[in-house]
Amino acid sequence: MLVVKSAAGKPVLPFVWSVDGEALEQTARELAKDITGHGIPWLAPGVAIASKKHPADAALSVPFVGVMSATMPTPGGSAWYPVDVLPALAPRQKAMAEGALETLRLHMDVAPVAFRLLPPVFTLSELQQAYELLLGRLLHKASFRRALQAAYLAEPTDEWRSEGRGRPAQLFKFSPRKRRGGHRSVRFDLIGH
Amino acid sequence: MLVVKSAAGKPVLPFVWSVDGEALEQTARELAKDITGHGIPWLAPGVAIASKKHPADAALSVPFVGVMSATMPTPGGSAWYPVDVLPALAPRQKAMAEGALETLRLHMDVAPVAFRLLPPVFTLSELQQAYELLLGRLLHKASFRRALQAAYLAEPTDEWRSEGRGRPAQLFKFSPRKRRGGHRSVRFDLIGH
DNA sequence: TGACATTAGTTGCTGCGTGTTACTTATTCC
DNA sequence: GGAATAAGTAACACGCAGCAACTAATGTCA
Repeated sequence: MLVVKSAAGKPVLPFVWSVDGEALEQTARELAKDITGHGIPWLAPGVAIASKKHPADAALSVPFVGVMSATMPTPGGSAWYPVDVLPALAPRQKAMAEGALETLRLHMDVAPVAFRLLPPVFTLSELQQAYELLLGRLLHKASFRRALQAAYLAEPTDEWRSEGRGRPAQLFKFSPRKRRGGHRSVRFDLIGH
Repeated sequence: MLVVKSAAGKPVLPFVWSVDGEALEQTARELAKDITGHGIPWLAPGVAIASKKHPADAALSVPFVGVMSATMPTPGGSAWYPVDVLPALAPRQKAMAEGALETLRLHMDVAPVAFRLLPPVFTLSELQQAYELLLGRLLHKASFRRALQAAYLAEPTDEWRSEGRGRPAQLFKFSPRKRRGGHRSVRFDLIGH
């Protein structure tokens, strides 16, 4: 999760004050681009919150959840955190951070979000770990690969990468080729450990 | 969908103007109770919207989706509409009404929402129709009943109801008895026609 | 150098559950 | 009494998740 520093040096989630009548999603996209320097490949609206204390007494906060590759450089003052080890946030921001993950997991099987977390070329183990991170639970290796292959979502390349110890892994790339007759989606919600 | 009449006589979704800092969900519950006279058995937050024209130029609208039995009497000026035959609403309200159904369908397999649409005692055909309404697609009869039985969600009673022509249907009641070891949820998203 | 640990990747089997088809049962309408 | 209608059930095949066991390729360490 991308966390920036406030003027007082406290860790806060990226935000902007609302501009009356402006489209919310467009505002969120611009905020992301301003901070990271890149467009967001995937974005989903969160659940508005008015309870819990806000540092500047804002009446209402409208969160958005975006996903992008954390391999991109982080501008000054900001840093990527693992979602299970977040820094101390204000109460309302903490609630939004937790809600964001919930929102993300609700939308999981709708879009191939996990690919957005990875560089253009990746190993299947990395892809599986991305899914496990987003889903919040472990997946079965064989089932994961079978389902993935059946959905024609990833395409093998000729390259192999040696990751230190163990057998080198084949590199794959995202290839969402549409199959006529409606390509079968991957039911990751069915695959368990 | 419950639609009320504005002061000008136009059909509008039930709403209240925000009270600064008040908990949003609690506000929604109170609104529902004020209008229908009953508490809402099920409620979910929707996606806030600031775009589209609002009749009184409100900057932001925060929708909630509730579910209750439409067999209850409707107070003066309000009426239940089928979700596929809605009256003419203001642009933003129309967007919210469509978004509400989407939100509802996203949460479908999380909670047994369909039971909340029905009276305490119902036939399996009625329950299946409720699910089909909420999911927006047809379900297979045999598969539906098998999955339902496997989840131990409904319990048969001794009563039977004759609905005009055809064989009388056995009446069931909602019985969410927790089975130790995690009762299997119904995968309605897998059941098709 | 050779045994071991580690990670990637595959394969065959089993069982569960959906989809299909066809059937039985019970009621109303004509 | 027969046709129409709707509820409810049973048998079967197929797809696919879960499991376990396997092969393959690399690094580590004695």
